[in-house]
Amino acid sequence: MRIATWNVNSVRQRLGHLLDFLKEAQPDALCLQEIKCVDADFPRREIEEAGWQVETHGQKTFNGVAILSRAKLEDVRRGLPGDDSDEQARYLEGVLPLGSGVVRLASIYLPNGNPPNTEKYPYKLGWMKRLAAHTRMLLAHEEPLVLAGDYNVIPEPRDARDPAAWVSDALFLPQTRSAFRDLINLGLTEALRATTDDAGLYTFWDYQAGAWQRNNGIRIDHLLLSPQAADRLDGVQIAKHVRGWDKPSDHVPVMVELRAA
DNA sequence: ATGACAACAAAATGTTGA
Repeated sequence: MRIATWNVNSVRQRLGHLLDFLKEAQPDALCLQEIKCVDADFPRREIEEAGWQVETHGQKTFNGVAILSRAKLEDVRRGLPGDDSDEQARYLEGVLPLGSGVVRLASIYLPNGNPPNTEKYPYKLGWMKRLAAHTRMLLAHEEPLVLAGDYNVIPEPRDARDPAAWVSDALFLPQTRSAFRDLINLGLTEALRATTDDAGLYTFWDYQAGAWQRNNGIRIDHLLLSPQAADRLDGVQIAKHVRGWDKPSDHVPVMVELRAA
């Protein structure tokens, strides 16, 4: 089973790329972030005609997540629990068949948190705490679980071309990295780091200053696996070439392959 | 400290992102 995640930076702007990527990669499920539209404006028909089912958790203008899947997504949860006053659409979860069992899958758009001296940063850290609390509950099911998305976290210096440029940034501050480790330490496996120690593997290149041309990237899109999912891990791919397409998203898709057995 | 791009809402610039 192939599960992918991609921050598309507006699904309506990226519909052509999205259909091209689905056709090329043939994922069983694709988690989307930053769809930047309400549910009613999601280009559902075009995607369904291509053979994928659609669940959305949208929001006007900003944020918004979705899950596209070959099989119907069951037991759908919209929104991250733990704060009823949080109106930002950043979390969507559901269950898909995997072999004779199931996999639980979440599409995550973790807050950016910049600038750190504003209320945006405590919101990010609070959101990470809520994600950890919810994850602890999900892990108790002892089933395959994949938390996929744009975490807005650079885990380590090797995950940035120029780590010094990020030391005061909400994506790389010690507290951010510590909260990310706290999440991993619940018992999750970061898929890419389970397969390679290589530096220079990025998932985001800024639109500005020729970041793509200079390969000035960062790795902030991650798939975190429960033990039962990690046991099935068969490979991880970053679809780097997608950043070279015409009018691309600033993020590229990341995919994991899970054995069904 | 700032923001060269890009997207959005809107009608000119301002906000947000990473």
